[in-house]
Amino acid sequence: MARHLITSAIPYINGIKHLGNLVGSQLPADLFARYLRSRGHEVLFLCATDEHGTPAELAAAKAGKPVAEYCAEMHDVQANIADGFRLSFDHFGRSSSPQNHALTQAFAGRLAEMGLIREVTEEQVFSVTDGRFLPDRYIEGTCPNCGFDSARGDQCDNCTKQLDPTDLINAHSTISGSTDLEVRTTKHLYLRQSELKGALADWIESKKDWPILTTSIAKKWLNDGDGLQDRGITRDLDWGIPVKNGTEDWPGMEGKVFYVWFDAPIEYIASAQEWVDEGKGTDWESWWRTDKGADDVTYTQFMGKDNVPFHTLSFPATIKGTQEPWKLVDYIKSFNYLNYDGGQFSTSRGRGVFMDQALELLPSDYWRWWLLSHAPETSDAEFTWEQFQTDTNKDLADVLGNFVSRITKFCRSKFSEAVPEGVPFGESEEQLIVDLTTRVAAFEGYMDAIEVRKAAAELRSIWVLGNEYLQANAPWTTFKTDPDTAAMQVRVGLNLIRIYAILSAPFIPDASATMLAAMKTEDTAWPTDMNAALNALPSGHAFEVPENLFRKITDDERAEWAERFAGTRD
RNA sequence: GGCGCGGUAGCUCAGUUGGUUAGAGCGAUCGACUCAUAAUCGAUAGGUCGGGAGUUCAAGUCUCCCCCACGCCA
Repeated sequence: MARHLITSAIPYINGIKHLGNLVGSQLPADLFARYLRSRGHEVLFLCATDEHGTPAELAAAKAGKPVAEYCAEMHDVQANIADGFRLSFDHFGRSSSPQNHALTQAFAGRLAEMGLIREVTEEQVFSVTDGRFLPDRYIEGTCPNCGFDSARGDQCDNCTKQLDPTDLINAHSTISGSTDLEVRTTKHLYLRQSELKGALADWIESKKDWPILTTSIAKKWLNDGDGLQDRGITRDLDWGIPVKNGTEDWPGMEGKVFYVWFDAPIEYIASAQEWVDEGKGTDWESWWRTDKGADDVTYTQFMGKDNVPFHTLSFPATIKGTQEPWKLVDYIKSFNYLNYDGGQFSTSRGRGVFMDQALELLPSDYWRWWLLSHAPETSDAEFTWEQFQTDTNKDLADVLGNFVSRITKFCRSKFSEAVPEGVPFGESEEQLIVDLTTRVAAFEGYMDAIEVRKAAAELRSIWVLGNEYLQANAPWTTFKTDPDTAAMQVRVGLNLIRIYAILSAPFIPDASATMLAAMKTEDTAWPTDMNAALNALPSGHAFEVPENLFRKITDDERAEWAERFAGTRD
């Protein structure tokens, strides 16, 4: 038994995520966590909402609510949806938690102590009307170069010329529209990441088994141009973690907060503290401090490719810079994007399916199965309704669901709602055991390596073995001349249902639970000995015929959904 | 413009360090079966592996050039 720490990239508090976000981090992380638990390992699976920053403030203002209240509500919304998708977090925390406040301030203090923080005085645009400093992207005006009237503070989208906010003609805040802007001097803290470049490069270089996607992005940021740059870790905002040097005030930093990308990954650690403080666990340090038991922990992070630089460089720089025994990530599993029907998912255009909408259409298992079996591991992947319909109908309803249906109903009709006895196993069963053993070993290999698509394909092949067995041995024919042999064959089929429930649980937990309930068993031991596993439900063991596990998606539904989620095109 | 991931059967995708007739699932066609959710099982057809040049006894797999899509950066 090993100890596994698993984190999923933490979703931003603002709004509900779409299926591409889901399959890029939380869902595969959940798959891995569930699998490792099934194998008997000790798992701590953490996630949280990322709550700070300007977008949260603006979203709250738009909703007419104080930002703290808005975040609390949206956290509950996201937690409920996560629950709806059966994401089995041990704790779903909040980056705004008191624990993260204290920890983030402690990290900053320690980094300052190590000489890795420097103060930088810079000029920024301040909107008097809005009462806040404006990030470049919240400033628009007319481009002095081409006359485009919606040039942003950092760049003109029309002529692509790089701009300084002060270059803009008639510059105004995109928040209020106000033109009452001033340039003010402000002071910020920078993390001297450049000092850590060598250590980070060595560390990345040592990760030979990481996905190419992960290391190539990291190396690009390390080496491009002038190399890894120092990074501002503070902002002039109200909503965030107040800048402090540990527990002490930080002279000159009054009224400022840490930058969201500084405190967000620290929430991975703080989330474990929340987990303990809420009574769900004990001893978070045994997961996060290598001097307090975490040296035997394997830590795996899941994220979309856009998050890779922060997890391969920024956060490790924070950790390494302290020279304290914090647990560093061992493996980063990153994902490409899921496209929606030939284009991108788009929140603003209402294009694509969002997590809450998905659950209104179909139970989570349908989405989990399709998304995981098409996870964008090697390149961007494509969601189409046609594919979703044919795949889920075939895999879930026909191959798995119908298998359960045919064997349970046949047994009820020819024998009873109990496992029949029959003769001992023969050649066909010995061969089935060999085939199952081989395929399950392959499945385990893919799951251990987090090869999500291949694991899904292997699992499907294992389901098919059951149908092949029934087809080849035809108990419905055998029954006419040799009911005892037919009884044994049915016994095999019923035991396969239990085995399938266990193997499939990480992908389709609800269907798995239904299968186990139908077989009236709580024995979920992983099938390491296939002969024993095929005898786990003994003759005489009662079961019941379940409702159909999966229904089919009709052509009408597919057409309706495709229309409904197409969004407004340009 | 620079960089990155890709471009393999109608569709979605696999193809380890270059090595026998390029694979899977779906879809299509044919057949078997009739226990089951008009389900299942089997067989067959389908590819000049984006284009071109090169290295090699041998290239989807390495090198160079070009084209296309997506993404990141400037």
